[in-house]
Amino acid sequence: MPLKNKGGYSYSENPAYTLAGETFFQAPTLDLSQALLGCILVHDSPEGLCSGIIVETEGYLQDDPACHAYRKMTPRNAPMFGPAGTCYIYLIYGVHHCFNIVCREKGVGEAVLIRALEPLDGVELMSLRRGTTQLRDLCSGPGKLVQALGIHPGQNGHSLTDSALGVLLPKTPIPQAQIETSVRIGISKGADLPYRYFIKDNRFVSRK
DNA sequence: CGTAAGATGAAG
DNA sequence: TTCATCTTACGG
Repeated sequence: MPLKNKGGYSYSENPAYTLAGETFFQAPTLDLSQALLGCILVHDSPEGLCSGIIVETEGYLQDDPACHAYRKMTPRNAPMFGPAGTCYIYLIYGVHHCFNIVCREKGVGEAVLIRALEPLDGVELMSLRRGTTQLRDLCSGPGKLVQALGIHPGQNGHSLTDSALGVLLPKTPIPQAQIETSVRIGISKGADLPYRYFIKDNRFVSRK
């Protein structure tokens, strides 16, 4: 599946990026949460291709009370126990969907929540889906970016290495000094754990 | 079965 | 600050 940017050329042919494979996603969850910052999330949907730079993430570990896979496997969290690079998409508050990337080896229920993107390709389509032209409001929240990219709950359990969704790795990762850490947003359990990561001074991170 | 809480977003 | 909206998980 050729992921193409707005210039019409394939991302895999762009010397600045490589498509992430399963090995990349097998990293320890908190390492991957940081490594994903500066990478590009792409969705080649039927309506058009949209993408954005990942600027904010949160890690969810197996022994972490805020994690959906804390302790045992259920029908909902089952995709979290799949192979690295699996998509875990779930409904939150009955209204929005959140997008996660499953990491580590099969059988371990850990994932990275993608919380915000800096819009790149398909801004016009994303504006249409979001009902706003404010660049800042397109992908600055986990529910917003799912809506903007047109990510569908039917893609729950799909693999990022083999579907319309993919992650592009920059040849030169962002410097560690640009990564900021904080507690996670909107949770009550495990509220003191510093598993949220975002790019310093980036205006596209979610608010609060 | 009944029900409370939830990894949010938008409007007031 | 409030509320929309609904599924999952868990207790009886």
